[in-house]
Amino acid sequence: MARPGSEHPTELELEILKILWDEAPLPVRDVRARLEAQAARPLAHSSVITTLNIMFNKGFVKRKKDGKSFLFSPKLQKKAVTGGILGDLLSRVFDGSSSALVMNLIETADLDSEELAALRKLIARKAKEQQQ
Amino acid sequence: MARPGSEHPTELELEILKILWDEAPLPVRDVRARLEAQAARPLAHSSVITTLNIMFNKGFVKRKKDGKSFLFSPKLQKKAVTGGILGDLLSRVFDGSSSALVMNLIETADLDSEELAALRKLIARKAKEQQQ
DNA sequence: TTTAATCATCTAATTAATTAAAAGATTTCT
DNA sequence: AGAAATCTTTTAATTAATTAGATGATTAAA
Repeated sequence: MARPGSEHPTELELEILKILWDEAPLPVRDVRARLEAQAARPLAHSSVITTLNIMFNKGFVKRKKDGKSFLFSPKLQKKAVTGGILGDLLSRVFDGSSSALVMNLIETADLDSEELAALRKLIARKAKEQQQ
Repeated sequence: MARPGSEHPTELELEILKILWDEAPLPVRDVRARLEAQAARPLAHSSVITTLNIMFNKGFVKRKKDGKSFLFSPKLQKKAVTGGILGDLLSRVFDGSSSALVMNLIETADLDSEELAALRKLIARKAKEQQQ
C-alpha cells in the first residue's frame, strides 16, 4: 500500500486556486504567468497544464473551451476550501479544540494590537449571535 | 524535479509524535500498540520502525538503546511543532492574516458558547499583556 | 499553401510517503 | 548448546506530487 491522497488541495494546487479566486476564467498561459509573478513559481507550460488537469479530475476547477484553448475557473468557493483545510488541521493537530488552536496562534504568531482587536470583535459578535 | 519534502511532520508522523508527547520514552512495540488503539492505525512492526527511523533522521525524535531495543522520545516540544504547522497554514492559506483564519474558524467549525467564552478570555488576556 | 505559432495530450522521470516482507543479529528460554 | 523469541536493518513495492520533454493537432501568418 501507499500514499492515500488528500481530499484537500496540495500546496501548488492551492496557489493555483488562489490565483483563480482572484480572477477567473483564465487560460493556462495566464495562470502560469501569475504563478511566476505572484507565487515565485516558475514552471514549464506543460507542468501547469498537467496540474490543472489533475485539479480538474479532482473537481477543484472547471474548464471551458475557448477557441483551441481552455479557460479555467475554480469550482469550489474559497471559504469552503480554506474551511476544509482548517477543519482538517483542527481535528488532526488540535483534536478538535478550537481554543487550543487559537491559544497556539496567539502564542506563536505575534499579533499586533489591531489584529487582536479584530479578533475580539469577531468573537464578541459570534457570542451575541449565539445567545439569540 | 519532484516533491520537496515538508519541514513539518506528515500525518502519520504527527500521530506518532502525539503518542510520544503523551508518554515517553516508549519502545517500538508500544508505539505500535497505541497507534492501533488510539489512532486506528494497524501497522506492521517493521512499518512503525521504518517511520520512526525516518523521523529520527529528520530530527523529530530521539532514541536511546535499552538492551537490544530502542526507546523513542520526542525531540521537539508539542507547542513548537503545532505552532510550526499552524504558522505554515496561516501564511499559505490565509496570507498571514490571523483574523481571516479565526473568522473562518468561527464560521466553519461550530463552536459552543463555552469555546467562545474561552477564546474571549484568551484574547482579552493577550491584549492586556501587550499594553504593558 | 507551406510555415510558424500555439495548445493539448502523452509519456516519463524523480522524490516523498506509506507499507511491509525478508534477512540478519541478539537475547532468552529449555 | 540449540531453539525460540524479539529487534533491527535491508530491500522493495506502491501511490501521490511535481516537473517537463516529446508528440500531435489546430490555428494563424506569410
